[in-house]
Amino acid sequence: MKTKLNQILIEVADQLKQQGVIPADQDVKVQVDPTRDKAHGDFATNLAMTLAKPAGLPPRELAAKIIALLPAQSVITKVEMAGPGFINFFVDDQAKFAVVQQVLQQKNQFGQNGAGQGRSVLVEYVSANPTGPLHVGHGRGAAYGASLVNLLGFAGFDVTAEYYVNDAGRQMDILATSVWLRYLEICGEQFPFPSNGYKGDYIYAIARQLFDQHGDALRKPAFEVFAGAFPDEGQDGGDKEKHIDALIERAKALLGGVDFEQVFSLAIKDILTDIEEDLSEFGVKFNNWFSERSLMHTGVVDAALEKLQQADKIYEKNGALWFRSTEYGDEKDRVVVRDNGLKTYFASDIAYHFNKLERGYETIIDIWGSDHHGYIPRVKAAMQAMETNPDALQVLLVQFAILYRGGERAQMSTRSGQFVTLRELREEVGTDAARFFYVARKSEQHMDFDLDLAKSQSNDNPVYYIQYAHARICSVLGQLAEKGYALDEAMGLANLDQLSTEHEVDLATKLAQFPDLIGRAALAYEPHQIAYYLKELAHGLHSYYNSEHFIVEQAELRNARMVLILAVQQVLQNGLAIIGVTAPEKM
RNA sequence: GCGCCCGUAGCUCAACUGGAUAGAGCAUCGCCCUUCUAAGGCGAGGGUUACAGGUUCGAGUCCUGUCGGGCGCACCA
Repeated sequence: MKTKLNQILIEVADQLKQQGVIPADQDVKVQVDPTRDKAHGDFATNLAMTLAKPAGLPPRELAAKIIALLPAQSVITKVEMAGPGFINFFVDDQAKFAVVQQVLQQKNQFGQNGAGQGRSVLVEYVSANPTGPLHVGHGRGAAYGASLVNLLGFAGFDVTAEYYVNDAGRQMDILATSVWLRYLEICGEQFPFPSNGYKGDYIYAIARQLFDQHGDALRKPAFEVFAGAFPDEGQDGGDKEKHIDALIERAKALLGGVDFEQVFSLAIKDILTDIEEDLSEFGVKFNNWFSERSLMHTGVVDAALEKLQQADKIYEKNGALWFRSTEYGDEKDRVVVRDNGLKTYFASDIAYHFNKLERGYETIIDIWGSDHHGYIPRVKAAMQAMETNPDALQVLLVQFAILYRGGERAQMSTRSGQFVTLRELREEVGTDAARFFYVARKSEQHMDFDLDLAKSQSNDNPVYYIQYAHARICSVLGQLAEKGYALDEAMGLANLDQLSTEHEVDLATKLAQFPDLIGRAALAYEPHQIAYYLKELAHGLHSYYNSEHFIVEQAELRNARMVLILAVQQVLQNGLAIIGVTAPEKM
């Protein structure tokens, strides 16, 4: 309907050009919007207002000309001029119910929208370092990313979801060393645990596995491990960073490359398995788990650096190699190879983003925590220097969820082991409520997450409102049989003209908006729009339920009402599937 | 100090991307279960959209400045 009006108005604008009312070279942007207020009809256009100036006419006068040029349309019952120059269109109520048949035909495909035009998109999200379990901070990115992936797919994009595994670098060495130290404790060694090591309980669990597999074989005396190591923080002249680096070095030396690698692999495998399981239970799944180490080992990073070097975008200073990112608007140049010969995370990231485009994706979307925003210019700079289009990269920032517990801000730190895990959250408030809570907010909106409230008010969570609407419909359909009726879809569809109440018209109108909503939400990367839409649709259903009895004696009306609520049920399912929430049949 | 994000009802958030009288939920106060699930419905109160200018037919939305909050500004990842 909306697109049809759009076309008609474009034709009208052409006629206005021919008549010389507006300049022939005038750029016309036709905009048709569903109205907010029913008194304004079903759709409205501001065309007369935007063209008033080039036409040199008052908006209302131009609106009158436009209305005069409109061809007669059977489904449009009324066209009127309103306010400062809006043109309002009133759609015939009966025509609105056509959507019911569409929904029942297209089923779980209703709402699919060609907005994506089959463009291939790679969405990379979560990508938390595998140094510990996911915490509630990761939850938002996970829920947002997964919903976005579903939404883009539904809107006709060819989507791939990827998790970038940062399995290289110093943090991983710290992890492996932490595990090994806990293992030594299990073996019976005694020593002060480094203040910069990972202290969470999960480290013990991995260490225990290590012990079960290897017994004492990897044990070294504590005094050897700590011999000559730089003092830890809190000691005279101590430094926690230098201390842990020294311990890493000792661990590698004492264990040897092969055994250290064993500890390393066990730790990372264990944590990644846990993360994958955790996410999967949260309804978050990935097509690829892309390893940073694989980039290193296959020489992709070196190749990327070489390419930059040949383009003269790299220079040496103070023993390190620097990328000239300032040439592309970054604040300062960035190190890609440190003076100790190790490549930085940024170096892998250059290679990684280049690799993403090489794999043929037209658009690559990175979902990052807002604390990484300062990182965007350098990645875009690298893409330019690699002679790829920096606009192919869309970085979507997700603001932090600020956690409150008992009215106090709860601080999170993976290192200290004090955090609320995503798993704990799911157990406390449930996966559905958690998914909904996260995704019902605009991603760039700062968000307060009161854990006590989430827990105590879990029954007040709006997600249940939507699920309840779905369960209610299922319940009504169940009642049909109990009352000795059979559902007759064909009769219902043939008698849609029996539907006439305001609630019925409203529901049909709402259903018809779904496909358009999908396209708009997808192009704006805003899955929260789906959540709000579903709330409104559920509200329509609940109102209807309270004002009208569905299971009536008269068969035509009864079946017409049944197909209407069947359509609502279907759209609730389709919408909930996008935001990763289940549609229960009973509550 | 510089940069990015944000500021909307008592609280948590929307506002179709510049449209008409800024809307929901929670909380507060009234009603509605002998009828398909009351985890629901109907209604009331609650707003100078942080503040001050500007742009235009029209601003919560765009531009400038001020105030307030979050986050960055590494040879960490």
